[in-house]
Amino acid sequence: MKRITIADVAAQANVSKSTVSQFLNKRYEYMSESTRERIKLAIEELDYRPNTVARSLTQKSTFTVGVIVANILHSFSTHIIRAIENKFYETGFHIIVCNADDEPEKEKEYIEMLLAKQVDGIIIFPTGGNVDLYKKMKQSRFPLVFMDRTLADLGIDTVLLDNDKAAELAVTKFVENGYNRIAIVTTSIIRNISPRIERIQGYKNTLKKHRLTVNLDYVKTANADAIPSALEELFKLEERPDAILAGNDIVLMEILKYIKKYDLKIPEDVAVIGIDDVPFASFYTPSITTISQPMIEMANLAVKLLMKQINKKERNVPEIYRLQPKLIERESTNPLQ
Amino acid sequence: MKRITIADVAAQANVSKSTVSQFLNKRYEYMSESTRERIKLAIEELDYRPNTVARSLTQKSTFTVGVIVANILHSFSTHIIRAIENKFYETGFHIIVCNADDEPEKEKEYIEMLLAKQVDGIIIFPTGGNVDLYKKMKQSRFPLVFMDRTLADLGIDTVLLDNDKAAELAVTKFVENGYNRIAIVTTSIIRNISPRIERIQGYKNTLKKHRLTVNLDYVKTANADAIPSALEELFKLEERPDAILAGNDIVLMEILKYIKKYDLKIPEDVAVIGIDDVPFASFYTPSITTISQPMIEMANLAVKLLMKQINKKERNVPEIYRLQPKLIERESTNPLQ
DNA sequence: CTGAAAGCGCTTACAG
DNA sequence: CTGAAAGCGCTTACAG
Repeated sequence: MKRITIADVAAQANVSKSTVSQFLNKRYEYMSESTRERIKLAIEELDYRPNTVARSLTQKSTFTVGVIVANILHSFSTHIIRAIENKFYETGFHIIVCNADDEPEKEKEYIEMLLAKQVDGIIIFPTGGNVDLYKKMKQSRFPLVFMDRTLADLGIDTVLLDNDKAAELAVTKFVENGYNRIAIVTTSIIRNISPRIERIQGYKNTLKKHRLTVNLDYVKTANADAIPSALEELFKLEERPDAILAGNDIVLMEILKYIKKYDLKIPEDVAVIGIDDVPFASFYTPSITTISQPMIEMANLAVKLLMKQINKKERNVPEIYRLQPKLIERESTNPLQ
Repeated sequence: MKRITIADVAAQANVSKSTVSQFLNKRYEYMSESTRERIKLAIEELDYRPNTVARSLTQKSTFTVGVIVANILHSFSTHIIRAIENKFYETGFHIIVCNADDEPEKEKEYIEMLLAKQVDGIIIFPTGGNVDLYKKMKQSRFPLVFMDRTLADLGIDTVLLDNDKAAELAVTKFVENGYNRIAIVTTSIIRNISPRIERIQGYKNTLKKHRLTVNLDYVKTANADAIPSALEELFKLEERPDAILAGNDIVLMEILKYIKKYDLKIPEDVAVIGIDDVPFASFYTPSITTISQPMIEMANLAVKLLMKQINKKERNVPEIYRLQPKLIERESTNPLQ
């Protein structure tokens, strides 16, 4: 089919393209009532829809932003994406979602594709593997917000969970309820993925605060597929842990699988807390104590920061925001005996 | 910052824009070795990235497709989106994800935004509320594929689960294992959302096949937030069901919550099967028998159909594909006594 | 109040 | 092998 353009509308309404354009941009002020009516009619009759691509070319704005998540398999990513999409919908922006799959190479390709597509900004859960690119974007003042993960000294607006606090809440709860051989399991920390590092750090600090010794045998990090064998090691220890903090939802699921497989009892054999409030936590048996992230606020804040960068000409001072986690106590951490 | 354009590259390399364009489009054949080298160098030196928006305007292709899901809260939607994204990544296409939130009005806005953005095609989980729009797109030969849901007689390529079969597998399993007061619970069927209708139909047919009476008290449909009270009704029946088929993941979760709340035992008090193989099914206690959808294949097929429409000039004959579900037997349907 | 012209950054015949 | 010109569908000063 032949596409209808602004020229067709102009012809039909017997005005120039300029005038139609003014109409489209709602600058009715200097337009006679009758022209306005004729244009309106013509648009309806022809079922005309302005071509956003052409508009973007002249206006240098696509009203589209990119969102690159490090790994979409985390329910956290999915929820954040949904919340971001929701928020942008209100402002008429579209989002292009990309999944870097934890591969810096893929992340790089996506960033370049998005830049080529002239998106107005990017929210990114950085893999951490493209520091030069991040720097270049920052330097060229391209609107950019980091989510979930931070990289030292880049000076980029960043929205994070207070990970230290998240670990502290969990460890404190374990201690209060009588557990003292507390382990932490996270996915891999190669490339120094900040939330994992910070959660481990928070875990150690809190143990010390409670005058418990930090036993490095109780700290496990491994790729998702190696979690089962990490757990194996953990449970083969002389003094096996009586409580495990799962660094994220994927780890939690692996722990629950392991526990079911070996027919262990929660919390009698081992207590469990998961960071990320997974949907099944409340009706699992036993229900699982979790640390929840304020995902909606995190998403809204990221959108707000990005929009500020998009709309402002002046340089804004980048900040790092750490939002507060919340402990949701359930049965998996019931007090000992 | 000033953006680098093809003109800058041309100047730097001392050739015309046309030649640079040829280079960009990898038409090296009629280009001297030396020009090629110079252009390559100039592009690197300037860190030039072609502006996709401008290219799209001339080529009338944005290499972007839209995906509108009816409701992103279903894990099925998320998985399909991921698989679709993956597949398109291979071909260099981007996807714009939209969530209609089960609101036809929102779906309509998204369709119009996507068309204005000149996407090359749309994959849509139709709410069913915009038949006229679907028809118009089809009539204008706009590449369009339906997923998950079908609308009678529209003649649009559609990828579905064999829902009848899904219900049959579940009901048959219940019957084989000795259950005979079998209920089905789905989310709302206003607007005749096809998979729900078909699953209920399959349920009824299979009961009849096994010479069991169809008791309409055992068929419940309600919005997500009304599921608890629907379950209430179900369990207050004189003859309360001894098995429940959950129409999707959301319903399954509500059922499990209800069961936990009233301290019922699965499968002793009630057996359960869920359509959609939720991630926690395997390590829930008891593990949950599910009907899984071949999500990757469904996504790949949808992408293939859309790409065929995008690439072909000739009219293709639209077809409806029904892919086969699979029953994954676990503990929640253990044979009676 | 309205229109002609230039321009956004590419691509695509066409000419040489 | 390479370049000048027109065109994609808009918007934006500017003139009248």
